[in-house]
Amino acid sequence: MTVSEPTPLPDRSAEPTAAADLSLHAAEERFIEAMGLMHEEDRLPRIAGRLVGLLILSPDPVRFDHLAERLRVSRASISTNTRLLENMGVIQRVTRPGDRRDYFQINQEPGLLLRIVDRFRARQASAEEMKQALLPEPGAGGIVAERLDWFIRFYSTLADSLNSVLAAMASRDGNSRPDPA
Amino acid sequence: MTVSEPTPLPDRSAEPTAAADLSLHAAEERFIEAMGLMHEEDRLPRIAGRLVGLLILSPDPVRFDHLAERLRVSRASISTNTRLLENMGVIQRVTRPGDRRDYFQINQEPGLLLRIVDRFRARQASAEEMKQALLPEPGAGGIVAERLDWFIRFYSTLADSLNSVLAAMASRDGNSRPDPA
DNA sequence: CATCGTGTTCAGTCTTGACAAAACAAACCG
DNA sequence: CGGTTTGTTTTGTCAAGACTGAACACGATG
Repeated sequence: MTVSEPTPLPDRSAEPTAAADLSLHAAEERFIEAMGLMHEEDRLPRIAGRLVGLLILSPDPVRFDHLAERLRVSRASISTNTRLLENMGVIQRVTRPGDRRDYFQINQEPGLLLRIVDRFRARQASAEEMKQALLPEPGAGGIVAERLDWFIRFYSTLADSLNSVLAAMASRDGNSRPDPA
Repeated sequence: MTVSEPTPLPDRSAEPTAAADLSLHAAEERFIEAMGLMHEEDRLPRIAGRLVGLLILSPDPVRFDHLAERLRVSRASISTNTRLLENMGVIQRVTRPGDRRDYFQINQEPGLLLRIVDRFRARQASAEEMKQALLPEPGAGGIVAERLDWFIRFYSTLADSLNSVLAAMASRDGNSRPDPA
């Protein structure tokens, strides 16, 4: 219960100046909304994206009902979307002994990014299947085959490099998450 | 006018066996539908994706009305979506002297891919803005700053490598498009 | 000029999915 | 037991946008 109750903000106490705090608040708002938009592009509900944004900016786990207040959406939406993100491994639900309420924090997200890799791999695979079906053709090696090759090469290279970026970053900050995946 | 008129298929004449042709046809169908789904993920109309798929598989430019027949959608949809793709630089409208009709062919697509790069850059930028706003804070260097750094680094690295892939592939097959972009 | 061929635009339908309010479930508390 | 707190599920509403048929524009052609 020591956590901020009345303030709608994640209450970083001991703020330097009121002005700085205000602009910070505005920036947070923008960031959160931007995250909402981004995730909408990735076919996730906007609220889920805002949730991610808010949790990125929150050093400590945030209470369920604070999420609803802060984002000004219904508890129903929070419930739905937190569970969605939880299942995707993007956020984590944490509880505290002697506290019935649920808190949420962000996972050092591999979840969202692995999704992207999967999409790329799927595209590569789809083109590869087509290429295979094309093979028995006599005039293979035609422009169609070339295009498919291009497509395949592009997406496989892309997925590979994405993977290696992920790996590099994981090894760099090492071990923050045990990550049961 | 030498191009296939009556057949709904892109009529690669001199097919090896009827069986092979059939499975090829099925594979094409699957590929086209898959492209439809993929592009839907990227917030483009499904028909636009199918269009891309069909044009990838078509060695020669395809007539406007053949597109409608083959995909079994209205001519209105073809009109809308071809123009959309044309504006994005994904396909190209070609005409022939003495022929009133419009034909379409795929561009060795940088268009679609540049879109992805842009999205990544936007995400990076958004996190950078947030990081800036965070700077005047006393307790900067906290976990929030770390997360933002991670985010920034990830997307910038990703966009960079994507760009270099694009460049590599462009130089490899060299010069297929003058590309006024 | 009437008509046809070709592509575009407009107006309406239909689907999809996000979101919220309310009913619900379950754990706790008196 | 009632009543409260906390989160979930269900049900309905609403908006966005894809797609279509029909009207339209406009050049070609007899």
